[in-house]
Amino acid sequence: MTTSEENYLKVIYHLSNLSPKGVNTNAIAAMLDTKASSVTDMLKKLSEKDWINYQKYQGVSLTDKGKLNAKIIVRKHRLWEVFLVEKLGFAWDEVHEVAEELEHIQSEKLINQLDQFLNFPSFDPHGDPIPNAKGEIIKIEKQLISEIEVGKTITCVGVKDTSVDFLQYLNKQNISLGTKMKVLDKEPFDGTLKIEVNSNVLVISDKIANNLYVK
Amino acid sequence: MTTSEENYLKVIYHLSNLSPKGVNTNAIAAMLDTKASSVTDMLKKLSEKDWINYQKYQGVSLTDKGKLNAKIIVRKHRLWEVFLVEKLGFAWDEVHEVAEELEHIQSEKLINQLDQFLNFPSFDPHGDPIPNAKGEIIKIEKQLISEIEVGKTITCVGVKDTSVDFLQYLNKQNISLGTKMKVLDKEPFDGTLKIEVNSNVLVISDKIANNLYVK
DNA sequence: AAATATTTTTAGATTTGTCTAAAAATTAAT
DNA sequence: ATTAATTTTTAGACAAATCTAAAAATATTT
Repeated sequence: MTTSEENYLKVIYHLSNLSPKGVNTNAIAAMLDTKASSVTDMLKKLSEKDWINYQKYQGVSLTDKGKLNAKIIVRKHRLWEVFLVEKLGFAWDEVHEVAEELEHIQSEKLINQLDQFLNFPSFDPHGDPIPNAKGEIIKIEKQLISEIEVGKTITCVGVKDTSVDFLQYLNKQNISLGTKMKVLDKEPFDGTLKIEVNSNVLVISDKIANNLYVK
Repeated sequence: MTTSEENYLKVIYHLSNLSPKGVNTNAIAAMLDTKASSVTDMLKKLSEKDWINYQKYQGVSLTDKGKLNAKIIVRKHRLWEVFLVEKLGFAWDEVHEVAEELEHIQSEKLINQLDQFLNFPSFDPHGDPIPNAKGEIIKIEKQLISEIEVGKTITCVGVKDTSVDFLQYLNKQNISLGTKMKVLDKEPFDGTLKIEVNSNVLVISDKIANNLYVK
């Protein structure tokens, strides 16, 4: 499996969770920062290898084989992220790029030994669950903080957007996995939230509120 | 720098130590398991980037810039080998392939944090010295066991050949870094050695004797 | 249901790294 | 010092992954 093929599988996997009825060519192109025509070329190749179900103009979904491959790549990505943070002292906003490279290293032994070395972690530094060696992955009950009703106290369990900008914003506000928060007020007009964090009151936009997972 | 370019630089670096007057196209091709014509193509590219001194038909040598790049790759390779053995429980004959992939990961922070995490090791699991972040590398006094005179007691400090076959042969004979040995007898006709290892007498061929470094 | 807009695919070109086969240069042998 | 052998380079082709531009299919509007 080439690096390029792996990147396509991973993106299709992530997009499938959002649009289960079939992933669009353009959506894949946007995620991979490439052109729709390039995506079409690759979809044909992935289809021939039986990793995706593909019919012209109809969008794609992963086959069982493709889904397993994708999960193994996600597993590798997330385990490396744990390694970078826990063992090498990286911050959670520094790991993504490097993990994008490390996830393509081909060695089953490497990844299973790494898993053991890290003590079989269940979540990566962004709160995302790590598939096990068989590709099994915990489905966590979590909600966007934008969906929480006023007055509830909740805990940060993850982020939807993992961009450097967003993660650094959270750092600045002292919000990380496990941080306790209380929803004080919600503005119906634009979705702005007023929340209590670390004994301070913080106002967050709907964009922030739609990318922060809580429980 | 592409993976392919990195592999060429590394091979030229290793070959330069053996033939300091200039590395041959065919030698590079043999090491990389490719064709001489492909090597010529790449040499032109490396030369344009000022990483090698290249004149048609005259063999190549590394420029200072090229040598530094090569040493950084060697540094990465050897640090990863230490990681695999010390932290993930790999055997010394299992690490080479995986390190060949890991050495191409591009992140200065990653490699320097890894260095620190491993406690700034000086040698890799095969006894080869690890360049520091500036590319400085310890020159170790070592000899092939074939050059040792009869009666001397010596210690294994490294291997020349790092192939799985050779390393597994050494495993079988219980020879590893630090193993003490005594040269009991040398056969002038074919260079066969009789040595004492772990209180046993062992006969080794000249091929073995020419790939085992001692001090 | 036409007309328009959007999405997706095709056709053909480009880049990187490789290859084969033939030509040129260098080295070795007589 | 020729001839022969070896090494190296050139010329032209190929596969993978990408691109642009145009065509085809689908979706949306009016």
